[in-house]
Amino acid sequence: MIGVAETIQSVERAAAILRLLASGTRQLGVAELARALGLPKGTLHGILRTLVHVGFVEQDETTGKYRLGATLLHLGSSYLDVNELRARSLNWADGLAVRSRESVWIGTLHEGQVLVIHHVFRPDDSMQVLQVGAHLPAHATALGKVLLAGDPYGEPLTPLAPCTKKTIVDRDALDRELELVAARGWAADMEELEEGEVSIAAPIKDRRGVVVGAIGIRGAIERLAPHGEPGRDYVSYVRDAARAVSRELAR
Amino acid sequence: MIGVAETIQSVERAAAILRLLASGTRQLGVAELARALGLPKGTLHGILRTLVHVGFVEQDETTGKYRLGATLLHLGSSYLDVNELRARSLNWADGLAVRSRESVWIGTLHEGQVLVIHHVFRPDDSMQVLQVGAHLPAHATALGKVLLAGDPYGEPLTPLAPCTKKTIVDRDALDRELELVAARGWAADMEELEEGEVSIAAPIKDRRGVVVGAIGIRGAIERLAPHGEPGRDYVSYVRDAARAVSRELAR
DNA sequence: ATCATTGTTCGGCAATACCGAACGGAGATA
DNA sequence: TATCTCCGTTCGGTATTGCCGAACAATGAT
Repeated sequence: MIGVAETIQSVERAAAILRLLASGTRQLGVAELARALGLPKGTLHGILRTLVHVGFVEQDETTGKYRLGATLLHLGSSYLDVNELRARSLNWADGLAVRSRESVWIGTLHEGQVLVIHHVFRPDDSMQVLQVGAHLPAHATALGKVLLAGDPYGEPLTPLAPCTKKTIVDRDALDRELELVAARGWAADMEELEEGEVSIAAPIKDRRGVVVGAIGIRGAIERLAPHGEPGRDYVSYVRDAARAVSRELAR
Repeated sequence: MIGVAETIQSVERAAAILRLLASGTRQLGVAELARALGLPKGTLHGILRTLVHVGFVEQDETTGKYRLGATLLHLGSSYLDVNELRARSLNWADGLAVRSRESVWIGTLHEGQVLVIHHVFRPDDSMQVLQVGAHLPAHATALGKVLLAGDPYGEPLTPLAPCTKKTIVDRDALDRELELVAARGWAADMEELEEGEVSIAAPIKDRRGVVVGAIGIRGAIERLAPHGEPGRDYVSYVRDAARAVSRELAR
């Protein structure tokens, strides 16, 4: 290996296995993993045995194939407990949900995508699927635009995938959008992720003014943007909540 | 090392670090971890560097201490996608929530505790905290009793912690309770976890009849058990849902 | 019945990652 | 302000560690 920094081989390989297992819904066998990573079967088996032993991976008793283990779910939810941003924003998120009567989302930038770290359901209807831990495309959501606009490093975005007809797929157009977002302090996505759905978001900043997260709402276009653009009251609800959380973080 | 089975040292150590970081809300430093695990600082640093590199751990920029990383949240939620039990039970859980008008929980036994893998909020009020990924004490919940009663291996339960005055803390009393649960096919917890809260649960079995999970509801005692014992209709709602999911799993 | 898979085992070799001491900086104490 | 302690980090020698490739048994498809 050249350059970078000395890291432990087996741990890195173990992480690669976990990522691979997480990427698809399917269970994977030793041979499949070996081919994907270009490593001998025996080597992989050793790492897998260890991962099973610590509970990060489970093995299907009948087929012998491997899948992710329950311990990871535990670790993942522990991450949420540790996450300061989430802890400080829980109350404000509920308030925003009540005021706006829409579902509320809080996210962070992670590997170029939006990682959802909190999700308050819409007050009325249930029947909503839990989205915490999910990855959303950054360029097609208000949360993502806010995060990208506040990201000091350039965006190493993979090609902008079109989610709907209105998704911004041109990089220059996205750059202009991001400048607008940075200038006015909030972002919207107008049916760019899902037909008929609109989202509005504003940045959460730490004491140094760095954008560390975003909070926003999401709902039907008829309610959130009846006249073709986001309703003024919704925007101020969101911005107020974002400022409140930012203040909370500064303490 | 004697006996057991050959596992990879560094991966096992990495897992131990993650468990330690997950156990408390606090961030831990290299020295603290080194003391806790009885390993040289240098060794731990190498593993930590690798864990940071793969995103399993993050380092506080100011203090230099370590905390869990966002990638774990992603892996944890991927586990939910892979989990067949969860996938098959989603729809039935919603139905149960609507019929009972209470919050619905689905869990599995993991390291002697109940791991919550799904949680449907109560239809009316929101303001409920997300509980997926949380660990619940097995002896003080209906879900846990069902799982323990169906567990072929004995329960290596740590001392039965009292959560409320009504929590079963005597092991013999628990054993009798578990036999009752196994015999009649459902379990209840009467304010044993939380004052004023009652839960009812039934087992989910795979095609071989092995208990692989449990589904149940939880709510105020005035609604679920107005006469001092669980209402008959609630019990049948829960048992019906459990049977439905079990059938779904058998396909 | 044959063949091509699968997951698993094992032993030898050498590359690997562990270790312990030393370094520089931050905080607390006096 | 000077001292001292504790922090996270670096580094290089050493032998322990874990990687590898071939052989194995069991499974499923042809």
